[in-house]
Amino acid sequence: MVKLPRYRQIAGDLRAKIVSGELREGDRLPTEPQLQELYDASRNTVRDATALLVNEGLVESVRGRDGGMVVRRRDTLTFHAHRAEMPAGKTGETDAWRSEVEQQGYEASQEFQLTIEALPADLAERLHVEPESSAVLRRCVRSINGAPSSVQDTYYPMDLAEEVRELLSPRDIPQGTTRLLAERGYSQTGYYDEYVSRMPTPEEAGLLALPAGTTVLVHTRTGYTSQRPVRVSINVFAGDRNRIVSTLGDAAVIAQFRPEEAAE
Amino acid sequence: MVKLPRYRQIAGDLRAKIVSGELREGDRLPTEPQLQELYDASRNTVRDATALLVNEGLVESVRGRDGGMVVRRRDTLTFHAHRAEMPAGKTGETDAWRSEVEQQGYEASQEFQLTIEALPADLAERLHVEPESSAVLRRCVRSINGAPSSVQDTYYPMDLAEEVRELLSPRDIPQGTTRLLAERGYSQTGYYDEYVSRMPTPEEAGLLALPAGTTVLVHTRTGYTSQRPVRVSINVFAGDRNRIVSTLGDAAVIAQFRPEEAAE
DNA sequence: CAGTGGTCTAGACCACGCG
DNA sequence: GCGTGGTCTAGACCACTGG
Repeated sequence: MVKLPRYRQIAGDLRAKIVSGELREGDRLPTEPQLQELYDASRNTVRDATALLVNEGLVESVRGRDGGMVVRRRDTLTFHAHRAEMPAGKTGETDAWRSEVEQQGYEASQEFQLTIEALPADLAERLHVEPESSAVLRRCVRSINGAPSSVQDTYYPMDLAEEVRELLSPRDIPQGTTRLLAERGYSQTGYYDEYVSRMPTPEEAGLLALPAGTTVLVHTRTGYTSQRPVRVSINVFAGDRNRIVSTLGDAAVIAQFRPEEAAE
Repeated sequence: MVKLPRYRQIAGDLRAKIVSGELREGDRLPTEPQLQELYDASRNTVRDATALLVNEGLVESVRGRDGGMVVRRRDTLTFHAHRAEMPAGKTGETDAWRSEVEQQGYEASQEFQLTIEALPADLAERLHVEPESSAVLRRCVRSINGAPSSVQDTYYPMDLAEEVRELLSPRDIPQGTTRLLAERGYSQTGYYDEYVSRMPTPEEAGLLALPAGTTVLVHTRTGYTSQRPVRVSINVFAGDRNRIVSTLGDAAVIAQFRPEEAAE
């Protein structure tokens, strides 16, 4: 057996109390002076221990007099990748998101922003256009119960936006962009989905108000008509608060065993 | 503008040099004494700065005389969720994984392990059996170029394993379990996929040899025959080194614009 | 105000791994 | 051996927030 440094022993001890349920979500860890006393260690050593737990996403510090290190909550929202933009979908992707959130008992809100950007190489490749081409970026910061939860960046090639000029409107498009495009002859029939997990950039951490130790789940969807790629959507989710689900194949059996999937 | 603490300024400075390309993958940051000199700060302060970058997954410490803080590499392996176990698939899931890895120019290896477990509540729900029921757990630790890259845990309900007894073999099943089950009348026709991003547990960090600041991408797949769920597979990927892709709808268009998808 | 964690310093000794 | 980062101590002052 290897000898662990003291701060890791302390962290392991506290972690065990969390996973065993002795300390529950929302409970406070002992304060730093208490931990120093308990483990006979200096302040920096106990701080190294709690910092480890913070970076593991298990605890979070709360400021102020009655603050402290608090065991983080782990309620996750489920997001259905296949519901948002299926060709035959009855709702636009915006309403799809909102209705999913509200169905799970939360309050949904979002903020739009429109800019014109030069496409970085990786996105240009997905849209099959030259790097540095112009594109319309429609950004949507989505909040749940007032707290930012995910950011969706959708890029449309410039030539498409010039033909479907509503894409240049700096506001939410009521029927949803997917349906709008379908009405103009750009019905999406194929999707290429990518999933990546990583630590947030400082910009993302700011936008989503992520505490340390929170990951992001990035879902990149390229949408195709029968002719060409027409959009790239990048969804950045706060890791611990979101889950993406998707079904493949025979949906009937799945609905039978997972009734909540049958909705809509 | 808010005043940032010194260690965040230092971290921001170094981060900017990394994302701008001034410091490239594999390059070493200045040593701690150099950083103290450069920024006129104490050792602990510069260590706070580098610790931040480590936890962001940007740099990694390398031990020894010529060690130091090194900018991490970001080559990612692509894993196709839809290739592994489609009903009509020509290869078992094991070979599918191996061939994907080798196709991308890496060397693949894996280790099996078989145990009998009592199902925790969340998995029992997916398999539609009572919590604490017995299940066969087939674990596969997958390595790329000798370094562990992902762990796949697949659970089969006990009654199924008693009927298809090869599932109890503590070795790789040559043709793949999916095809084996199909041969015995348990052809999988539906899948329920879940994606989650989070920090690794200490156990996972050990199994996958994850440095600090590395996330995991968890892909949970429940497989159904036309009658019932027959398996739950939990794939835990080292975040920064893996990407999961999947296609939906009209595959022909996608293949046209993403030729690498046409393979197999 | 009092008590929480956040930032910062100065110094000590240890563990690793290349030469 | 020697330079790297890893662990640990003791002490100081600051920022936030509830009572």
